[in-house]
Amino acid sequence: MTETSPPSYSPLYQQIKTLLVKRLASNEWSPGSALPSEIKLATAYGVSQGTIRKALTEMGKEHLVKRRQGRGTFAAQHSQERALFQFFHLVGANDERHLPDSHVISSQRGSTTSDECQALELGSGMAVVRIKRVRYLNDEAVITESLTVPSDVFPGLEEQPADRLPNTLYSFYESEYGVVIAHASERLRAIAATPLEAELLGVAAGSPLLAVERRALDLNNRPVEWRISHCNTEHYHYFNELD
Amino acid sequence: MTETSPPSYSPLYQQIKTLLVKRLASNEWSPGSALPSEIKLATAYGVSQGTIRKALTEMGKEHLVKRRQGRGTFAAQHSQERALFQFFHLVGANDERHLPDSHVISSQRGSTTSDECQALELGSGMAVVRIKRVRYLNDEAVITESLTVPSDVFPGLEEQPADRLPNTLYSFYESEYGVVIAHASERLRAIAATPLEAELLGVAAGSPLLAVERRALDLNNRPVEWRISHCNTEHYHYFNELD
DNA sequence: GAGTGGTCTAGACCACCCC
DNA sequence: GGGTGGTCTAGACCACTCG
Repeated sequence: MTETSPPSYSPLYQQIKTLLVKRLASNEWSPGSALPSEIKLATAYGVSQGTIRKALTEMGKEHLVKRRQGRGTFAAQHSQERALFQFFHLVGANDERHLPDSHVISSQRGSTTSDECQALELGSGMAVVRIKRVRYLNDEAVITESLTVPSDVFPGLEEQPADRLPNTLYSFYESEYGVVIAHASERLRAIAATPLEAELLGVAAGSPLLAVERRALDLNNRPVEWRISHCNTEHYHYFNELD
Repeated sequence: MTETSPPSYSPLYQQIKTLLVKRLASNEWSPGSALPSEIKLATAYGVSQGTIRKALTEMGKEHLVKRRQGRGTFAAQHSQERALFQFFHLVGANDERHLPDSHVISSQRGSTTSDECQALELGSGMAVVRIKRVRYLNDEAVITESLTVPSDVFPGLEEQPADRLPNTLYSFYESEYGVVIAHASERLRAIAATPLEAELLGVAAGSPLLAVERRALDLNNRPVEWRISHCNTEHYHYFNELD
């Protein structure tokens, strides 16, 4: 009787969590709107309130929902605040946080390069949209950024006039395309500024810049954005809390 | 009756957690040894098992203790694995993780510079120990590192022969000095290699390097180490998971 | 088998929000 | 006042570890 079926078990609250995330991903509750109360979910799933609570609490810690005592549980919404604290890690000398202003340089359709295929898990020759921006902190050009998204996820994005693209794109993805950015990972390197970058950022060609490469995933863990930022770290630095 | 005494409340499990962390910090349970079981702690504090559990679970998520089903709850211990996953973020092209080998260049006593005073919250002129190392990944020199610790926290550290200093220092701090590193934060910048660094790392002078500045805190949230690493990111990059 | 932490339940009360 | 999530309790059972 050494019957070992190794993986096939997960606690109830995990199963519930998986179901709830799927319902979020299917846009059943649009960002900012309220989920049913714990009690309603508990009776609907035939489990105790505590089990629902454990699932929702975990989702809250992952920023998939926002829970507020006395109000309810709400589908996560990208806000300035969230962009600032979860995604934007370039801070000033005293670790003070400011969101950059953005100036779009170009926005064009194209087809995937091999790097883009790998980062976005797309086939070769698929249509993508590429956006290039310069970003300013305290009126100083600090970041050149170029990002790529699959065209089928964001149809018509390249036709958006530059002044409609906000500097916090994730709330735009959410409201205009129903795409919710849920997770991201970044890879950092030091590189030398190209002459073009140097001119845009007002530094000498060959100056060291911090290259930040980010892959962002939606609620289905599908990569939906790939961006590379080149940052002048003379007056700003990338902040990371370990643990 | 609009008596508003704003801060003076915290849930029981938080209070318990604070007490337990204090007991950890006082070295009542040395790293690796078992804490009392949930039931014993519950009766000792006169609260329910669930309240103790919530405190311990949070401490587990912060890596202050390690909880293992069927075995017990253990005071956190720095291991190779923890160094690799919690503290060492420089990874290879396929995001594979390896701990570097280290070669100590110098280890000396001195008195604080103003930078060190600020980072370590020390008075000016206090005694510190400075260690300089070169670190290797796959037999390639990739990192030059210089770190500073307060001499009163690590008395006699500068007299340790170089070959006694392991490349994972945190387990050494723990076993030799009873100092447990609990948290750290890092600031990253791109800089140009000095001629000396360039020679050590086998790159051209002026090459871009990734500068990682880390402040590490012990269980009492006292800064006990300040280190600056300069990394050649040609074949490696700094990996960061957002969220 | 005894002891540990992990899950699940049920019920109570509290803090908060809104009507 | 009624509804929400947050805390606290008590007890049951499960999964795991060790002797």
